[in-house]
Parts: sequence; C-alpha cells; structure tokens
Amino acid sequence: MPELPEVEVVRRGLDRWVAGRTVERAEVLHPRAARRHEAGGADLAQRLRGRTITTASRRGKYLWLPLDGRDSALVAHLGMSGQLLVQPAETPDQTHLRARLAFTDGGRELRFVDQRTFGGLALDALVDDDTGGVVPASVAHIARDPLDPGFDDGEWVRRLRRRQTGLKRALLDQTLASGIGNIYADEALWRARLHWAAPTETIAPARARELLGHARDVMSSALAEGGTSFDALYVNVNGESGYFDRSLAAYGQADQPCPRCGRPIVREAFMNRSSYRCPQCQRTPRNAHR
DNA sequence: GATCGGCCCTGCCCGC
DNA sequence: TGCGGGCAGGGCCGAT
Repeated sequence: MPELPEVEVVRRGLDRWVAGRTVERAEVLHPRAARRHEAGGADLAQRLRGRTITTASRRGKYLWLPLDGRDSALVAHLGMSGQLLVQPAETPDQTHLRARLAFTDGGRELRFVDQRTFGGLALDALVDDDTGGVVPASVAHIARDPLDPGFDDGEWVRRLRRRQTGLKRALLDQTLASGIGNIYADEALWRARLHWAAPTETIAPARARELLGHARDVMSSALAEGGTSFDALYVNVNGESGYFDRSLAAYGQADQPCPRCGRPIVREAFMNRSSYRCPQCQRTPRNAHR
C-alpha cells in the first residue's frame, strides 16, 4: 500500500487487535518473507513463540510490534503488496499467505499475505536513534515522517536544499522524510504547483515549507478516509479498503482534466515508474533534474 | 559521501 | 483464445 496513511491504518488495527496477546505458534511459509531476518524463517518462528506483543509502532512505512521486555520487536514492511490481516483461524489460507501467528488465547490469527514478496518480517533489537526515539536497528536510518510530532520542519528544509536532485526524488527519499511514496509525492507536488524535476538546491525555503505542508495535508486527509485503495490488495487488518482514491487530483489521472485548470494531466516515466502532473500548473523548470 | 540505475517478485491488463 | 510486453503504491545494493 502502502504509503504512510495506509500503513498507519494497519498500525491502528494491530494495536487494537494484537497488542497484549501472546504468540503460541508462528509459521513462516515463504523464505522471502523472512529474508531480512538473517537466521531465516524457522529461526524467526521459533523466537516468536511465547512472546507477548506489547503495542504497535510505526515510522514511515515500517511497522513494528515491540515484544515483552521491550528490547526487541517484530518488524514488518508491506513492500508493494503486503497485507497484515487479523482473521479467525478457520479462514481458508490465502493464495499468497507468507506467515501466520497464532495466539495463546485461541482468538484470531495474525496473517502476513504478500503477492509480490517485496515485503517481509524480521525480529530485531530496539535501539535509541539520534532523534531521541526508540526504533528497531533496521529502521534507524529512516527519518521521522511529517505526521510525527517530533518531525523538524526547519531541519527538513535545510537538508532538502543541501541536496542536488529533483523534488520528487527528495520526497521519496525515506532518509529525508519517511512515509511519502509515489501517490502522495505526486499529490503534494500538484497541490504546491511544483514540477517533479524542479531542483532541490534552489527552491526557496518558504516554497519548500509549503510543499511539506501539502504533503502533510494530503496524507492526513487520506488517513481520515482510511487510506487510498485501487483494488482489494490494499486493506486494513479487517480486509476493508479506504476511499481516498476518489480524492486524487493527479496520481493515476492521465488524460483527466486538472481539477484546477482543466488541462489534461500527463503521465511521464520517472525512476522506472510513473509521475503524473498538470502541464499547465506544474511547468517544467529550466534547470530541471531529469 | 552523494546520487542513481538495476533489480528483487507476481499478476493483471492491453494489444496483437 | 493465447501470448508477450508493460506496468503496479518500495527499498536495497552496487557502480560511478
């Protein structure tokens, strides 16, 4: 899904449905699901047995479930197609079921389902990061996200302007600000009337702050609507989809009229993916970083 | 050190 | 109807 709003929807579901529960049995059904756990899937499953999940945390697109003792956590990343579902044990196995946790209370299972296997699970030590937070070691390089109360807007602007690249690359860089992916980058740039290739090094600080504000606003709005879903792949822990796709102005809107000026939105190749923009509102800058 | 392209996967949709 | 190519919301790794 999974950009910040969608991952936060999942985090809230996990906090409600699995916090306080003790793992009776864990199974890892596909090796790629545990490839970030160095000792492998069997080791991961064995180490989870008997551990109690205390809460559900998130930074950017990373989720983690701190375990009793609070010195380690089960880390999850959904990748492009991952789902964490809380379902009755009698629910038939999904085609792409990659891992399963059953709990001592005999209630609903936690399932990791992932078609494309870009996502994964790992057990990791919790460490202090350099911004005063406690995160899994494998997440320590990820910046705080714009919805995090500890996010430093001024520092983001300074670091952005030290980069020599295009605005969208910088928005997607999870070590600068986390949680923003292809959808919300395009939506924030559209709202700010900025081109994806506009240079980071010459953007006025006030314009940069504006762009950050739009990124924050668009992700907050998406979160309020349960996230963005184009199809059944992107769901909360109960398998339900969000509604924000109805509010997208640019992303995925090729040939549709720009909601501001009416010019057709264009799709352009970008980093082996796509970028969508309005050719009128988001003019190509002279010194673009292609 | 910073930046960027390639690549890891599966499935769906479209055009031929 | 069948097949091949392109594309999909991410991030790590290695080359430059």
